[in-house]
Amino acid sequence: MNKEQLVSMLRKTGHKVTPQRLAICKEVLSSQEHPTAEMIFERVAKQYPGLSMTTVYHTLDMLKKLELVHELGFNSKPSRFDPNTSTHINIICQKCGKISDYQSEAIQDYWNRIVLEMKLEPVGQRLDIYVVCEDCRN
Amino acid sequence: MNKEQLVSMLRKTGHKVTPQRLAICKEVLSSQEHPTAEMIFERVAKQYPGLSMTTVYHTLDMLKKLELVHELGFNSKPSRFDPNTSTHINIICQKCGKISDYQSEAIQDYWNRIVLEMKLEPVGQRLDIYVVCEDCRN
DNA sequence: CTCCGTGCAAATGGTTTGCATCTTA
DNA sequence: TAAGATGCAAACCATTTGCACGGAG
Repeated sequence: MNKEQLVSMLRKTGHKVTPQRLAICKEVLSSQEHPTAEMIFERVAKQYPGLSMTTVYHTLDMLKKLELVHELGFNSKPSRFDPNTSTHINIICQKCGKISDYQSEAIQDYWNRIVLEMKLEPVGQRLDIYVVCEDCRN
Repeated sequence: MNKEQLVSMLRKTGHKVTPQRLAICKEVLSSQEHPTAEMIFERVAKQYPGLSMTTVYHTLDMLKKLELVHELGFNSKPSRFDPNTSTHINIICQKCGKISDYQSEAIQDYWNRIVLEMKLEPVGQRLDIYVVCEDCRN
């Protein structure tokens, strides 16, 4: 999603376009590594020194409601935010916390069959696989 | 797992057998509804009025290390504890929070193929499907 | 000019930790 | 009697909320 699309999406859904909001959205929506709220704050605060965590949380809530990001909650660890809202697997290292996405047609296919077998109407899903990543094994 | 198996498991792994510990383990290991720490506390406290949350948390940590329960963390909601540590899907109602397990050979089979395709050595997994349950639809 | 967004400060709430006492083995 | 478990109180910390000010439309 580019800047114009984002701005029109915000306007269409009745949200004002502020510099902080734009910067936070841009940061999250272009992220690959499933950042925490804190990480987003630190990066955006470089451009906007007055930024507060409150605004980061508010913006993330907005993006969640717009279904543009998913929040992954953990046990006593900060949440991670993921702009990839399609069905995919989160590969999560138990040691360092690194998260990467895994996606393939075969997985989509298998997962669709699982859901079909269950005769449910899912409103969402979360698929985690916990590993010890290569860096952490060495 | 019956009481004798539990006791011998505790002894074998160097843990003392106390009344509170036994009661908490029994409560969690026999649970079906993925209770919170608070729910476990309330139930066991009926038998052991002096019980503290500290002991509940300590015991749950022990059961996690023994791989007898899994903890499901959520966004700003208390964790839920699951004595079913085999590969299964958690069906989670977004409205009321009810969680039930879903398990079938077909799912096991599909999931094994997914993991095989990924060429990973998982140390665990978490499969959630979010729904609005029948009760909440009415 | 009005409404919403921002940011400060304070509150929240589940979970963890320090420490003294008690219990198991 | 030694090692570990319990429970109280306090700490922790990510997140949420109340409120006054400021900026967008």
